[in-house]
Amino acid sequence: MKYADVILPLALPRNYTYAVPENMEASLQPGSRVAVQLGKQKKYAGIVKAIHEQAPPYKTKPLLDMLDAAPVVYPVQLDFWTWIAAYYMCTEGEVLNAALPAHLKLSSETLLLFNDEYGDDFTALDDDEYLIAEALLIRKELRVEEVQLILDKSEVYSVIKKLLEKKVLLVYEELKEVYKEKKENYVQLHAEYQEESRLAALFDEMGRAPKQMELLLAYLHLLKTAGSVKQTELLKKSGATTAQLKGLIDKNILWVEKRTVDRIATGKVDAQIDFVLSPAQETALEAVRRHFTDKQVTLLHGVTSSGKTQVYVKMMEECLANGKQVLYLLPEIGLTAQIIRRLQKHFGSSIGIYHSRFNNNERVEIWNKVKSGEIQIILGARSSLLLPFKDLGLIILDEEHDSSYKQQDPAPRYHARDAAIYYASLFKAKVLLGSATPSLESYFNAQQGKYGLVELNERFGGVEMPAIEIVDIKKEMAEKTMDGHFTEALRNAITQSIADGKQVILFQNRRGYAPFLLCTTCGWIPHCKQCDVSLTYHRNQDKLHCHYCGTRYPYVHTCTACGSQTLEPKSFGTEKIEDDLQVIFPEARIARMDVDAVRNKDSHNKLIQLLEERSIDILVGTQMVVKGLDFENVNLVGILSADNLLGFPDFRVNERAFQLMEQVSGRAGRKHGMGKVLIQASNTRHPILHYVTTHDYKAMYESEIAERQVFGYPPFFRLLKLTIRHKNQQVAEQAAMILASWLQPHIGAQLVGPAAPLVAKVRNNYLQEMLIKLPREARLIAHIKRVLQEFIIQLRTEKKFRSVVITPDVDGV
DNA sequence: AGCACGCCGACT
DNA sequence: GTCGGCGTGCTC
Repeated sequence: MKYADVILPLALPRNYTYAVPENMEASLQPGSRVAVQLGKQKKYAGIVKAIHEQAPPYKTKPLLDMLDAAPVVYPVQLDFWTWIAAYYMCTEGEVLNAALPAHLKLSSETLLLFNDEYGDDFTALDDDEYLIAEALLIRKELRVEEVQLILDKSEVYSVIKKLLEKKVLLVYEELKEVYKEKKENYVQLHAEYQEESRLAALFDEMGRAPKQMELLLAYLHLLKTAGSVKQTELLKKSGATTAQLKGLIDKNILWVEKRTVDRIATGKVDAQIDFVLSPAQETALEAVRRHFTDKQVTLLHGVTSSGKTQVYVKMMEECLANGKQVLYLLPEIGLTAQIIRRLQKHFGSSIGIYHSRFNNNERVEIWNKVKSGEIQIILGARSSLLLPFKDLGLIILDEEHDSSYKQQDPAPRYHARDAAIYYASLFKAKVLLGSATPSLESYFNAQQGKYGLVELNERFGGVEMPAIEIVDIKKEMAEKTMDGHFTEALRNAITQSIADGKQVILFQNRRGYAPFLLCTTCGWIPHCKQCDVSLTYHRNQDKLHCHYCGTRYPYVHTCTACGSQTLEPKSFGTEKIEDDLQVIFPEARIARMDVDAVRNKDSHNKLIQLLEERSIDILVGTQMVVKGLDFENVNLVGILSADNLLGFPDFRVNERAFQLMEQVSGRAGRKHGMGKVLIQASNTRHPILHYVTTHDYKAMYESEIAERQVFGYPPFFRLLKLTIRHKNQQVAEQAAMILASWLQPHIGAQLVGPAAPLVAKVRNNYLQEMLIKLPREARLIAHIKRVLQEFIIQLRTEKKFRSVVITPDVDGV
C-alpha cells in the first residue's frame, strides 16, 4: 500500500497523509496536484510532497483524483518550499498558497440541489424551509451564500440539515477547475470554394446580396494579407454585422472555428545586443564574470545612472546562450513600462512578465510556460521567485536594498533576496545583486568575501552626480522667509527650473493632507476607534482615514473633548504640499503620486506618461517617486523634510534615509546637464546629510556598521520578531511575559522586550512585541526556532491563551 | 480555511 | 423555552 503526504493550501501545522488508490500508483509523483477530501465535506486541491509505504497510525482517506497528467512543480520547488516554511516559520500550506496561482488552487463549494422526487407540495415545511424550497424549485441550485441572503441570517445550517432530512434537497460538493483556456473565433472558407472556379461562380450568384459579397471580399483580402482571419477583426474591417456573417455561414460558404489561443505570447529568444559598453561597464562586466567562477553571489554597486542594466543584459544573454532560464527581480513599483520596454528591445516578446496586476488565467499560463521552459526570461516582482523554473541559471535582483523584497503579510514572510540566494543554490545558479545604495547586509557580505563585489562609480555618458544642497529650515524661519513648508531657496529653484522648461520632483514622506488634527483649545487629537493611532486628514475626500485598519471617518468640526470648534490640521502630507504649491505657483501643472493617487489600475503608468510628455511641471510624491523613474527633463529634486526621514526610532533609519535621499537625488539631471537636489532640514548637522551631499556610501557604511556591531544588530545578529495579539490587553501582556520567561534561558540577554509597539492597538487587538537577536550560526538559529515553535504550542494549551495570535517574523525590515 | 459542536444571551 | 451568536477544536 502506498501513501502520499499532501500539502494543502491551509495553515495546517503538518501535512496530511492520504492513501494512494491503485490506479494512481503508476502515474502519481511528488509535485502532482491531487484532489482530496478534508473533513466531512470539503474538497481541496493539494500537492503531493512525498510518496512512501509507511502506514500512518490513523485511518487514511484515499486521494480522490489526480488533476493533471504531469506534476505542476519539480522536486526543486518542493525543496524550496520546505526551506521557506522552516526558515520563515510558517506552514508549507502557506507557502503553497503564495506560490500557486489562484486558478490551480481549487477548493470545493457546497451546492444545494433540488430533489425532484420531492414534488412541489411544501405544506410540511416551516417558513424558512419553504423559502429555500421555493427558491430551489425555481433556480434548481443554490449556494450556501445565497441561502444566507434569502433568509437574511448567517446561521443557515440547521435549515439546510432539516431540508436534507426531509429529502427536499441534495448537497453536492463541486470541485471545479477555474482555469479557462482562451478561445478565439476564426472564420474559414468551406473547402469546396477553395477552388477558383467555384468561387467565381459564387460571386456571380451573390449579385442580390451585395453586403454579403462585400464581407466575403473583405474576408479574402484579410486571408491573403494575414494568413488567418479572426472573426472580430473581419467584422471590424468590413463593417459588416454578425447577422450578415451568419448569412454566409448559413449558406455553407463560411464556417467558424474555435481555436485555443495563448494569452501569453512567446517567441524564440533572439537577443539583440545593439549597444556598446563603456570602458567602465566593460571592466565591471569582466569582474562579475570573474567573481562568478568561484562565488555564487556578486554585488554590483553602481551609482545611479551608471548603466547597471546594460551589464545585466549582457549577463542574461550569456545565461540564455547556455540554454538556462533567467529571473530578473525588481521591486513591484519598479516594474514600469520603461524597464519592460528596455528589456523587450533586447530580448523581444519572449520575456515573461509576472506581477500582481496579472489576472488569474494569465498567471496559470505563465506558470505552465515557465515550467516547460518555453519562457526563458521572467521579469517580475517578489512573487515570481515562486514560479516553477525548470533550469534556472541566473537571478538578477535589482535595487537589492529595497525593503519591499520582504513580504510583510500574510505568511510566508520571506525576503526575496535571501530566498533567491537559497533557491539559486538548489539550481547551482548565480545571483547578481545590484544597487546604487546596497543594504548594509549585502555590502557586509561582500566585504567579508562571501559575495563578489563590483563597483561601478561612473555615470554613463559622463553625466555628473547632481549637486546637493542642504537648506536650513530653522534659519529661514528666523529670517521669516518660509512660505508654508517651502523655503525661499526651494521656491527660487522651482521657479528657475520651470522658467528653463525643466521639470521638478518633490518628495514628501507622508500621504494625505495632514497626519493629524489637533484641537488648539484643549489638545485633543481624533483617534481611530479600533486602533491606537491618530487619524490622517484626506482633504480630497474630506474624510479622516486610519492608515492601519483603513476605516474612514467623517471630518469632525467640533472637538469631542471640549466642544470648541478649534480643530486644525497639523503637520503635512503630499496632499497639502500639492495644494500649497498650486497657491505659490498658480501657473504650474502639478500632479501627485502616492498610493492614494495611483490606486486604480493604470494611473501609475499614466502619471509616468504625463511626466514623460512634459505635461507635468511639478510632481509631488512619496517613496513611489524614488523607484524606477528615469526622466531626462527633471533637473530639480526637492526633499521637503529630511527630519521626517531621520526621526524614526528604528535601527535602520540612517541606512534607509541615506538610501532614500541618494535614490531621490538620482532622479535629477540624469542625461542633460547638471541636476540639482535641495534637501530641507531643521537639523542640518546630521551626519547622514553630510554623507548624502558627498555621495559617500562608503563612509555611511563604515559609521553605520560600527553602530550595528556595538548594539548587536544585523548583519552581526539575526533578528526574529514576535508579535503577540489579543483582544484583551492583559491577556496579551501575560502571554508575552510567559513566552519571554521561557525563552530567556535559551537566549539570555539577546531578548528585547516584550513591550507594546508604538501603535499598541490595531483593529481592536492589543499588541505586544519582542525581539530575539540571534548570533549568525545556522544550527543555533534553527534550534531556537524549533524551541520557540514548541513554546507557542505549549502556551496555547492553556485555556486563557487559546485565542492569542503569535506571529513570528524572521529577518524583518 | 471551513465546519461542527457546545455554551450563553435575546426574543416568542 | 428556543433560536442564533460566537468561541473552540479538528481536519489525514
